[in-house]
Amino acid sequence: MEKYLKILKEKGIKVTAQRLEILRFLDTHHTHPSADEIYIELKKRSPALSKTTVYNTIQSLKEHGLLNTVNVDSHESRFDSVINPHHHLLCSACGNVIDIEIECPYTRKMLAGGHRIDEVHGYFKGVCKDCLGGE
Amino acid sequence: MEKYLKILKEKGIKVTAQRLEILRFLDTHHTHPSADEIYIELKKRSPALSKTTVYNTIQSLKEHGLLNTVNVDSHESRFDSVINPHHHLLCSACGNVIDIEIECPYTRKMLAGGHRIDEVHGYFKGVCKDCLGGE
DNA sequence: TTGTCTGCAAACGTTTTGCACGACC
DNA sequence: GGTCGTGCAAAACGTTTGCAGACAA
Repeated sequence: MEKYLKILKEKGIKVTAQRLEILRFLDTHHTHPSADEIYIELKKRSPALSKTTVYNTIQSLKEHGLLNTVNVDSHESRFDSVINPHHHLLCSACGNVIDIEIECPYTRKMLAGGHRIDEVHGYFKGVCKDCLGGE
Repeated sequence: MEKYLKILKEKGIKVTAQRLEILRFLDTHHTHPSADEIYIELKKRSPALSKTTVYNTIQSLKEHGLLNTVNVDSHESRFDSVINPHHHLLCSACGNVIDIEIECPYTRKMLAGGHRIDEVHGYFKGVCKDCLGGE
């Protein structure tokens, strides 16, 4: 937990028990959870937790670059504490979102097109390796 | 309008005035409008139009391959009648979504990773050419 | 005529907001 | 003591659903 305390302090985010818990959950669960999933899970340990706090904390972490929103699902947002650029696969069989670590060669081309690119997002829809294997 | 009537008939979609209007709007406005934007715009000409019909029509067109959903915005869906694979740039200055016509070399690499890819979506966040030019 | 589409109203799920209480500096 | 975070409740927003009447084929 010392690790997350340090992260918050370095970013100048006021430390609270809820923020530590949410940050820890995101760092140890790279399953791209929704706000509700975070809430449900942490509520088990901290029954007083409110969904408002989950949303507030998500926004705070996002503003400080500790969190990204993953737009693979049009009906709820999912969150990802892995902030290095990578892509995602939404599996139509199990519904999970899997990280895809591949190079993205687009940035340079885009600059040539006259636009300025700040973020590159990619996502795929298909069936993940595990589901294809019949597990 | 003859053109859109033909498209609907070819797809076996029952022809109604509302569907013709929505299809025409999407075909002549490649601005990736939200359901609400479509509704607001067409309501000017057809005051009886309901939002339900906009959603119903969007779903019908999507099922028949005449429409894609663009997930660049986590809070509302946007729609695109250009169905050939391409990417999008969400401009943080003007808020517009611009089509980006570039090759996508990912599918083959992904298959090598063991997953099956059905759809490839990509989008960028940045500032479009027009906004960079100071217009 | 028959089945489907439309449009209204209500429901739904996610996210945001208003506000009082409480924690921490 | 003052600022900021929390948590409850209610609202807001996009989207979906139920249903009765209207329309296309």
